[in-house]
Amino acid sequence: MTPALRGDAPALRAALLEWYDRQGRTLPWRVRPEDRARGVAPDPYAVWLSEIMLQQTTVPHAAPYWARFLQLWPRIEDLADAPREDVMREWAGLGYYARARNLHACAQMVASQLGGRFPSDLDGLRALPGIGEYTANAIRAAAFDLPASVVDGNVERVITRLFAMEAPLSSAKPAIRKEASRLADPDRPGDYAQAIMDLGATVCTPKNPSCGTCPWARACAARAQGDPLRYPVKPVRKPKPVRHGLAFVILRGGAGRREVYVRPRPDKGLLGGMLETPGSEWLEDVGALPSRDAAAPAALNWRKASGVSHVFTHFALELTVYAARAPKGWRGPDAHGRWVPAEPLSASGLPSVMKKAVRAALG
DNA sequence: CACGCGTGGGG
DNA sequence: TCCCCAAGCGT
Repeated sequence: MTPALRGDAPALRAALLEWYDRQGRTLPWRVRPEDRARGVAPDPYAVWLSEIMLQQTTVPHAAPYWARFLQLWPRIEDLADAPREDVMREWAGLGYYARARNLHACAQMVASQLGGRFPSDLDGLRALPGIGEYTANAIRAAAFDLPASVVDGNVERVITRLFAMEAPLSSAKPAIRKEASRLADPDRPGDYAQAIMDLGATVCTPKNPSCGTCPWARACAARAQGDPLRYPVKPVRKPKPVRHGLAFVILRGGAGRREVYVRPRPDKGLLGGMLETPGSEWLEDVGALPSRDAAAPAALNWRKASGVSHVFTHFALELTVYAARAPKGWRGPDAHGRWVPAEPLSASGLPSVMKKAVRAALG
């Protein structure tokens, strides 16, 4: 009975869309079904912006950034014309900074080569920087309401549970794509795509799925087995190495209007294109670290501040922080650097790990 | 194709 | 405290 239901794509579509019409989330970048039915069309620029920000990022974290970007740059031409430095500053704190570099490059391509309009075809979307398989389909569905099959982490979880896919996630992907595309609704592609992601985000959650309220519960193989948490089958994760480094925070100005000396990081790699306080290399071998005075950007009256811990995707970082006041009238250690606000720290445009170092130096 | 790439919140 | 994780992309 359930296997038959699992194969009944029209029934599953209908159940999911009915659930979405009642229980789907209202999000600022989303056009709800009733509005779409009234002819309200999404702004592809706003949809694209939300999709880039939501890559590996939670809705509560991304939402204020989305509103801020649209306020600063209401049209894609505005974003394209903005200095990249401004874009990176506004992205600070969202993480995965390649997204911001690609975002700006994409805006410039769309503005200058495509007349300011996003393509609605998969190949055209995929050709733009920062837009991969998932995002191309998501934009096609949510912004243009054209047939598409979105497969993100939510959909992988929903599908592997619905079919109790035993294969490790990496090798299950072709089967997931196949089933996801078979289920996708040709009549309401935009609503369906957002519905299946909402289902994963609010019902078929990683930890405590609400199977009691799931429109697909009767069809779900994992539910029938009584162990939805078993899926998807994830690979064993490697332990994170710990790296160590020194950070040097140079402050100038009086209380309430203090500034900190920073310099740009190289365009590629970790925190690429973002600002940093001067520092040593980050090494696993503490013994290989340079001494304070060998690593310091200038011979100042350094004071040891409290340490900083920060966790990146693939390693943890322990920073020893040194603070100093800039000599009066001093421009800084070198010509590449600048001074940005340390108070309020939110105005600094620094990535989070650097904000932590500055906060340690201020405290 | 496995890996590099951030961050803050929740259990 | 610690571990897991959240709407992936580029190489």
